[in-house]
Amino acid sequence: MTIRLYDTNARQVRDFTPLRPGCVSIYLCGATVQAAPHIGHIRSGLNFDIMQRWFRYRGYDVTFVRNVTDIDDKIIAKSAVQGRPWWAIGYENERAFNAGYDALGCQPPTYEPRATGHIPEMIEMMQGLIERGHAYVADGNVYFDVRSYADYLELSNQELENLRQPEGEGETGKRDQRDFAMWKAVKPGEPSWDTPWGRGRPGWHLECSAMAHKYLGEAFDIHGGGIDLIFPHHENEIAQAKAFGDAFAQYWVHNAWVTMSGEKMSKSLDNSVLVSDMVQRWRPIVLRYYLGTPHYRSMIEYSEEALREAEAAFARIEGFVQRVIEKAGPVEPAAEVPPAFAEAMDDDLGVPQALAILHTTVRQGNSALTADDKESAVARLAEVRAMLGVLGLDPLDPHWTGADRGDDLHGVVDSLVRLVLEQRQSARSRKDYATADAIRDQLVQAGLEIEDTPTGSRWTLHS
RNA sequence: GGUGGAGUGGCCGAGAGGCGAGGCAACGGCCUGCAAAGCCGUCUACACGGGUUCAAAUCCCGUCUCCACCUCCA
Repeated sequence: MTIRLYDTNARQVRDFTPLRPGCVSIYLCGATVQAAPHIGHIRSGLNFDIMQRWFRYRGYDVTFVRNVTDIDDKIIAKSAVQGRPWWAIGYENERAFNAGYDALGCQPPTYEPRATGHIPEMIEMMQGLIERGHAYVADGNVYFDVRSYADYLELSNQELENLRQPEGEGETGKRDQRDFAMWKAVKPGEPSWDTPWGRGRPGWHLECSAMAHKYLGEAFDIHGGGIDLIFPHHENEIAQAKAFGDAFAQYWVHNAWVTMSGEKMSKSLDNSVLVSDMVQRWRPIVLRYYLGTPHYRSMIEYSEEALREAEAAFARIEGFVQRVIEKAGPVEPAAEVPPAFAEAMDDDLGVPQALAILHTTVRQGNSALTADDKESAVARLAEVRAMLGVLGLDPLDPHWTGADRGDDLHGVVDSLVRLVLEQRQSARSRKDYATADAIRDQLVQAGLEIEDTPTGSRWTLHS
């Protein structure tokens, strides 16, 4: 009954104990809106969407904050190249991210704060850190003094001495090259804000410490993000927040990425598959199945073949849902998922094992249909819908019915196809199978799948 | 060099000392006018070499290969 999560900091699975009973607070590092999202970005949102849904199912009151970092080096660089304001570029990409999350059925976070909306909070944090001797000002930059914080690099289990000595561009006056910039002094033509130390703009990392503090308090339950954020981003967030006096995150959860020919999909490697392209080529619910069902800590090697499999596997589930409803009418989701499914989800969000339970239930339901055991089929469907709901994959959920087939055209096509199917049926009854098959072939060519059943023919869209 | 992860059947993908995950594909059967869908069945694997154990994909030692992070990253 206890949810267990792999905590990167502990390097093992731990029982989840919330700070406040019945509540869970989650901070997820969302997008740095420098480019349109690829499927790896959305995978992260998707993994935490499933986490959020599972906590809700388990009765938790979820507070889920996912930030938007709307200022960084690359956004500024793009702004210069394109001759458009930094905020126009950021907002354009932010909308693309939200469209992507929404297309894949991610429930919106409780709040989505933007970095540039929290300059006063950042200044306050820097002031506190300077007073406590953990930060210093040099040439208008504000640096965090990594040697002043003894637990630095605990999350990534590294030694300061093993770190390479980076050379940040324009980051002058550092006491130690590994000190990182919380605030960067203004450069000509760049956006800047007033601070007690002169004009400048936020460095990466500070926004998350400041915003987590503002919205979730000094201590919160779970901090999440991609595995590549462990160092430096999360390590630096921890240093800032804890040196400031916050207890900060109790659990660190990191999702793996999507790879392309074995390599990480990344904006800088230019091997990205954009979400906007993918939703044109695959049904969003199939994409969700594909990206959301492997374990969140496993890499997903992108492949069209695997996507086709996901499509086939999901079609199997959908087919079952449809057949039961045709036979028995609407079926509401069960109040509870099967215990084995719940156990799998409790164990570090074991979606793959949970999915095995779901498929087994589908098979049992199909067997019941074959045996004409309506009652059992309905019971299995209720369970299946409950399980799909937790995964955000219930095809009968309004999110999907609205987006996928709820438009007016479906009714029109349905009447037209029914007309044609009637003709085919009459051909079949006079045993004119050549005509019947010709009609079916034409419908298949038009992109429809035709199935004959004892109670009549059914059509579905074939992708 | 430091830190972390991975290698599972034709393919995808879980599991982590004994009780064959699941899906896709293929093949055989049932059903069907033929299909499709569905059901039943078949194929039963853990990179390599040692070791521990009654028992190892799982633990230990070694080796190989791949990936990631080490101040752009989800």
